[in-house]
Amino acid sequence: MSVTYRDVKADILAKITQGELPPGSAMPNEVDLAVDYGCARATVNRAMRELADDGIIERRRKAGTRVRMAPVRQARFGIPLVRQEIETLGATYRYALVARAALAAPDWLRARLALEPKARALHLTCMHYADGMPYQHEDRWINLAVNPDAEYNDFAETGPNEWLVAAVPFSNAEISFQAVTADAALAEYLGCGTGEALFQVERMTWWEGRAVTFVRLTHRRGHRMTTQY
Amino acid sequence: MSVTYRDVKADILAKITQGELPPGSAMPNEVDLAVDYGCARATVNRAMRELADDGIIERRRKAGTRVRMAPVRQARFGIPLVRQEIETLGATYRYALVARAALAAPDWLRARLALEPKARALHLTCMHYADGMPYQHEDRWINLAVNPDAEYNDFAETGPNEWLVAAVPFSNAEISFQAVTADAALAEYLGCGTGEALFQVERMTWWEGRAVTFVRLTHRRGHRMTTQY
DNA sequence: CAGTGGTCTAGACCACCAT
DNA sequence: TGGTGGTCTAGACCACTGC
Repeated sequence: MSVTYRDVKADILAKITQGELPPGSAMPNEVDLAVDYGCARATVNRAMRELADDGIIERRRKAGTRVRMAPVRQARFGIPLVRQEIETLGATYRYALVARAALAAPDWLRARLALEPKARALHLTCMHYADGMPYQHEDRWINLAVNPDAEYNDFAETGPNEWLVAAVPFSNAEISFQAVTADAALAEYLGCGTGEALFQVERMTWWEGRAVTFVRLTHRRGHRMTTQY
Repeated sequence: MSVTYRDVKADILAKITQGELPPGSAMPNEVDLAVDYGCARATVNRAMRELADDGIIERRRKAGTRVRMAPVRQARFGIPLVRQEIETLGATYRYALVARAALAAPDWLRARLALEPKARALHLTCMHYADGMPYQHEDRWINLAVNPDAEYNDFAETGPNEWLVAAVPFSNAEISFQAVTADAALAEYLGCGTGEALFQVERMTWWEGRAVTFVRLTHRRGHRMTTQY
């Protein structure tokens, strides 16, 4: 069996975690490493490229490769559909449409999504339940200029997120997390007290430079978002 | 100029975003694509592999490659050091140690970090200020069995996070986000009202299977964590 | 079983950039 | 300007897995 890029990557990573290659230290060049490991340079290259992508090492032409002083700590989060999220918990998912209205986009939304004046938008309010208990409150705006079909969908059975995923092939997005205080309305929807701290996700989605949708997802009391890295 | 893997990746991605390759559709195999694009199979392979890593397409031996039905939505978050985070904002950073005590690890911590009975830990409480205003409250526990040197550091000038980054070469971690309600102590430290909603990050760090540290970072009122993807 | 992706190789050219 | 990483090529073998 020949030496794989996984072997090389694991070995180098071990040398780093065990302090044999301390932060800031320079590493041999690819040609030398290839000789050491008895493999092709391309194999070393792939191992090193992945370590660089992972933020463990830093590479620069001519300057060579060094172990990062402070590893770039980054984490990947999956952004699940609510339905999947709930069903993964082993709970039964239920969706409910609370309100639906097509109207002129309010000023704050126009500003936030860079919509043209007089843009029309579809405003939806929905609830997602896990085993009958409130799980997530969804407050969504859909840009009707980009998604005219949305106006002919009543969203009574299926949530707008699932519809959008199917309708918009691929898109860029900005996501942000914050803590908010439950106002009277949210407290009632989510079955908690007014003033409770709730975890909220906001997401803006774009398709070929044009705003598709803006959504504010407020989770039930005590919700946590977790990941490993 | 030859065809680069970036060219191939961009072209395929364009075909997907423009609906030419709709979700769920099968794509040609690598050999055919290489002929189409007039490049080597390895070039196509790298383009496709990156698209798969990005969650755009799905690849299986023998079954071939298809555009994902629902793109795997995932986001990468940078986990910055507080100092960097604040200085990036253009503000002046200040650190203050509030409390420091070496003691037997409390039961909940032993359970959470899987520490041995009678494990000792260093408990630190710190504050981080941006332009003199409270920015983040840090409540940290360091496992003295793994980091005995920590006991001889008074952490008066430098925060434990910066020390740990330098002392522990590399590590695995679990991170979680949630919203919490400010109790009297937090409210006072962060200069907000009792009962306010605050954004909190918890992180557990491991080195070679052993717990290194547990930290609870509570941000000032209104803090947002944002990323693009 | 046979088609597809996963990976390695040996060699080559080139862009970048520290010195 | 020379060393280093970035990438492409053409060919090869193999692991996986749907048929």
